[in-house]
Amino acid sequence: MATGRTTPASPSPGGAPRRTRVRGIPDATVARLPLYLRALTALSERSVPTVSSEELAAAAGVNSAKLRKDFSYLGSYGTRGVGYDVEYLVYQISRELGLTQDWPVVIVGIGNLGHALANYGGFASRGFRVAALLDADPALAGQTAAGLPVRHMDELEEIIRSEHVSIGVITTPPGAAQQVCDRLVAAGVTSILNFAPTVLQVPEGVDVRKVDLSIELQILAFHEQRKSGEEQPQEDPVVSRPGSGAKAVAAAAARAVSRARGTSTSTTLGSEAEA
Amino acid sequence: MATGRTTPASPSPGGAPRRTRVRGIPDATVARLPLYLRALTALSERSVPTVSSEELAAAAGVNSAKLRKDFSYLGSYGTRGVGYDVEYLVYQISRELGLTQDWPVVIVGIGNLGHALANYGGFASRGFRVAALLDADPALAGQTAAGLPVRHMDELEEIIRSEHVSIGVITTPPGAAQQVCDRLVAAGVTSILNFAPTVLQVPEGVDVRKVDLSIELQILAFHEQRKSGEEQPQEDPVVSRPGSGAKAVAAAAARAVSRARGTSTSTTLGSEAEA
DNA sequence: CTCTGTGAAAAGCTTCACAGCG
DNA sequence: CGCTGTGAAGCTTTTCACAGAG
Repeated sequence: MATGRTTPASPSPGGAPRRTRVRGIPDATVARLPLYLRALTALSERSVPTVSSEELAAAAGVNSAKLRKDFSYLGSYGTRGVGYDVEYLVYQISRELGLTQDWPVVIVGIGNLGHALANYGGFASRGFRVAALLDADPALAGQTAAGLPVRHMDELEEIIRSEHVSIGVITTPPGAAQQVCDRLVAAGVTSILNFAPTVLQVPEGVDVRKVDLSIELQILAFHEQRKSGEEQPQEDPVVSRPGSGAKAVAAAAARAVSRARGTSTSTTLGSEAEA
Repeated sequence: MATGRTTPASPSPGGAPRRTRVRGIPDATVARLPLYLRALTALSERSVPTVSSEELAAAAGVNSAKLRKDFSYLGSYGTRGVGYDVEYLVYQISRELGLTQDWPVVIVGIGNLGHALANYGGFASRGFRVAALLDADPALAGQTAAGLPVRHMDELEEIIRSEHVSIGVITTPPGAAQQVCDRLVAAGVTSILNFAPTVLQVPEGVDVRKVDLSIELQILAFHEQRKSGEEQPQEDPVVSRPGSGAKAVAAAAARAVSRARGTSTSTTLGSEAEA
C-alpha cells in the first residue's frame, strides 16, 4: 500500500466515543475502490454490460470474496445469479469516492517529478484538474509544463483561494516540504499528497498521504534477499551490541554501511532527493 | 500505504502448511522499516548517539508502542532506561532490509517519470544502482538521462544477465507494461516495481509492488468529500438500480460521469497515462 | 526512576462457507 | 442453478499496560 493515512483520526483520549461511523467504509476497502473503478472503466470501454465478482476480482487483482465484501459496504449493487451492472457500478463507486465532483489541485515543485505529474493522464481522467504549477525558482516561472504556465510561489495563497483548491501535491526537495506544507494548510488546503521523503507535521483535520519511491524498492529488496538467502539465519559475527563493550566496532561498521550507500554524513539526506 | 504485495505467497490450496516462517517479520513491520531507517539516518547525520522510542517514533510519524513492537521482531537492540544506539540500529535495519548489498535495477520506459526516477537521489543513497535505462523508442536510444545512456529494449535480456539485475522498474504506458513485465521475468528479474496503472500477471515467486499516483489522489478525494459533506447521507434520487426498471437511466448517468472525467470511451485508458 | 520489551486484549481485515435471491 | 451478500471464523495488526533491566 503506497502508504498510510497520517492524521489517525485521534481516538479522543479523553474518553469521548469518537463520532459514530455513519455508513463507515473500512480504510482497506476505500483503498481498493480506485482499483475496482479502473477495472470497471476498462470493461465499460469494451462495452461489457455486466461482470461477475469472480471476473472483476481477477481484473483488479484481488480475490472475489474480498471484492464482494467490499461492495457490500457500499450497498447491494449486484444481481444474484447474474453479477454487477458495469455502468451502474462505475457510477456508484465514482460517487462514493467523490469523483463526481471537480477537484482542483496544485502541484508545488516543478522538477522532474512535478513535470511528470503535470503530464499524468490519470489525474485529468479521474476528475482531478491541475489548477496551477508552482515553483520557488523564479527562473522556472514563465516556462510552461504540460501546457500550463509555471507560476511563482508568491502566488500560492491567491491561487488556492480563487480556485478553491483543497488538495495540494508536494514534489519539492525534502528540505522545502514542511514549509510548503505549512503554507498550503494556512491557505486552506486540507489534503496533501506528499512525494518528498519527509514526515509532514499537520494540524488535526488535514489528511496527508505519502508516496515514497525508495520505500517501495526497499520492501522489494527485503523479499528479494529472502529469496536468494534461504540459507542459514546469518548470525552476524562482527558487529556486537553497543554497551556490551564493542560500541566503537558497531559504529564503525554502521558508518561503513552508510558510506557504501553514498549517504552523505553531513548534509540533509542527499541534495537532489526530489525524484 | 502505497500499496500491497501482489503475489500473496499462495497458501498452498493443496493443504501443505506453508513454509514455516523462520524469524518471520510481519509485512506491516517490514513496510515501516524504511521509515525508521530514514529517521535514523537523519539523526546519524546530526551525530545524535542515542534515541528513545518516543523520539524516534515522532520522527518517523508512528506511535512508540508500534515502533517498540516492530523492533522487538528484529531482536533486542535497545537499552532499557536509555534508548537505542543510532548507528547500531541503522546497521541492523539496513542489514534486515538487505541494503548492505548492492541492488542493480533497470528502469524501463524513459518518459517523464522514468527520467524523474533516474534522477532520484533516494535510490542511490539506499543501495540501489541504476544499471540501465531502457526504452522501446529508437529515437531515445543514444540520448542520456541522469548521466546514463538510454538503451534500446533489444538489449534488455543481455543487460539483465550480465549485470545480475533482479529488480525491474516499469514506467511505460499501461499498454506496454505486461509485455515488458513478461520479458523482465523471462530474463530473470524476480521483483518488479510497477508505476503503470495495470494489474500485472506474474508467475509464482515473482514479487510485484505498484505505485499508483492517481489512486492516492482518489483516496484523498474520498476523505476530502467526507469533510465538507458532513450533511445528510445524500440518498441519490435520480439513479435507480438496473433491473428494477430504470437501467437506461443509470447507464446514462454513469456515462455522463465518465465523460465529465474526460475518460475516452474507446481507447485504452487515456493514451499518455504514463505519469 | 526511566524506558525497553512483551504478553494479552482489542481492533481491523480477510477468508470461509452457505443461505437464499433471481 | 449461478452468483451475490453476509454472518462467523480465523488471522494480522495495533494498542494497552506493566514487569523488569539498567
